[in-house]
Amino acid sequence: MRARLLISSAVEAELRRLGVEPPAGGVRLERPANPDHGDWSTNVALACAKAARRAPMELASQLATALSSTPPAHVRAVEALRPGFVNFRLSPSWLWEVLPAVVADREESYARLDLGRGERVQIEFVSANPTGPLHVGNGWWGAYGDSLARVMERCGYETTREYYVNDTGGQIRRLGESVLARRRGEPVPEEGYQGAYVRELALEYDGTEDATPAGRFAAERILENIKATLASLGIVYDSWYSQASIEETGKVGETISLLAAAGLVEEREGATWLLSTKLGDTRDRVLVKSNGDATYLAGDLAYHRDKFLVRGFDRVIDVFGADHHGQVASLVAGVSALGVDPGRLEVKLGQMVSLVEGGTTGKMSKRSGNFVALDELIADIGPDATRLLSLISGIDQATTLDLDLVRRQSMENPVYYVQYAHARIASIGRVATERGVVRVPLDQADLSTLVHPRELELLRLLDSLPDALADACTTRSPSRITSWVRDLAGAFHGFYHDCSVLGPDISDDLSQARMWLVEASRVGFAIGLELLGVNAPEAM
RNA sequence: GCCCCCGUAGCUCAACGGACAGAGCAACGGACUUCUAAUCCGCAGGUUGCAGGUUCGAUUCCUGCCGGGGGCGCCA
Repeated sequence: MRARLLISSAVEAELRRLGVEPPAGGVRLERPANPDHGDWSTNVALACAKAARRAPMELASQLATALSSTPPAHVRAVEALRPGFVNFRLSPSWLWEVLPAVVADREESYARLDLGRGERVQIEFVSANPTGPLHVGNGWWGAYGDSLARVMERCGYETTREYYVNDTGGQIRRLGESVLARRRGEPVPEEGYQGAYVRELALEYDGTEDATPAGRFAAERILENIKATLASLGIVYDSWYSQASIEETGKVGETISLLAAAGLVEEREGATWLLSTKLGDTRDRVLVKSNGDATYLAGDLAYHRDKFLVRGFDRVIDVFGADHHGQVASLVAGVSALGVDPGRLEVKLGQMVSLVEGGTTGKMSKRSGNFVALDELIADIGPDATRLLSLISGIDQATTLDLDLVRRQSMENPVYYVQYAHARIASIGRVATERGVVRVPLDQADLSTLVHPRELELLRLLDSLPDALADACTTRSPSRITSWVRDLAGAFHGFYHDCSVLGPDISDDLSQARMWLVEASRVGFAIGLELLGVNAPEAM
């Protein structure tokens, strides 16, 4: 990190000396994919050439020549290459500085950033209706929302995890009707819920024949199970927000009045409409039906008004399933009609998760009772595997999960690859203890013995964690962390294979340096796995 | 018809607008008297759906097609 800053400021200074204005964001260094291109590289010559009216390659050569004569710390060679890249070759010493930074800060402080500057952000996710168990897709997006919160917290945001509980309205009544029908021993109604859990709830319910209390009873029970399922994945909410608390108070009416005051409401055909077309929506939306009931949108707008204007969140991130895409435009329109900058609302749409089992694709539907419950998957493959699998691909990527493959706990499942690396670290520690080998203080260790490519690769990866984290945060992509952790695991396995830490042929100095490298790696896994919500086992 | 997401190796997926598109799995061939072989190494696998455009440079950005998924209720 520090070496890179030194280089980029040196490049910037040199650009100025050459009469070229550096880019606004400063000189950015990147790590070339091809190791032949050195340790760090910059494209400033290409980027500035046009504005400076210079030939890119010529500018790059001038930079390289000047920087070669007075190289920044750790820099061994500076080269200009082909279209206009400037490449820097460093001595391994820059990586030896990475190790103390990691082990001194430990998992508490290393790669802890302040991108958010304390901005208060609410992340609302899962929010599945309490009318049945969670399905696998809920778990997928749940892991996303929770890990995003972890990432943003580590980047200096103050986050709140919220679950919006749909504990009122038509679907609760339908749930109640289903329970009552089962209790009478009748088939559930056409629009009812068919799942086996309804039968169990019917056995427990001893209230009246009224659908609403029966539905509330069932929904409460189901919500308890949902909480337990999510908790088993390490997902714990700060707040469970009741839809009834919005809709059964005056909040919906107040919100509609505010919209009306803004001139965005119209009575038409006996219903009350939001003129969302004026705000970029494709059509107007009903707020109050002609029978006097408020629509879901009206409640949702009251809810978002509460988020922004009552509770005062600076930013709200809603994680919805892609099947809720249709409500986004009206939500955004409504929020901006309430006077909230719509840039403060981010809606992440989780693409669908489909399952393959025995070669056939299952269509998930709560009403038909035909879906794979998240609980079943967790019971099959465990919470860690469930979380890691769900965080491999981005939220925009529709995924296909082959249950047969995943159940085998085979190499199909990358969680074992990562956890095994961590278990090996713990194992080295145990053996060291057995043999009475004690780590000397870091400042007495000779880190310059770390020159093996495997060792340097580990250090490079540890150095890149803050970048990966920042990237994961700004793009709202926890899956970047998954990639990083898998890379670290690969690097560690290679190191483990080629570089004995405690072997008889290893000098004391090298052994000590490697023990510190192992410790730094442990810190890296601890941070990465914590962000993903995956356990780091001591043994496997 | 309109809106959103996607199309990359046999499969599942990566790749701040960067250099020769990478991993894992599956296939094939190797490596365990050693800190855990749930590992490592090698080999192979590609016209990044198609056609244009912008750019010094496009898997990435823009337009249009083709294909897949999801939406387009006075349901929630």
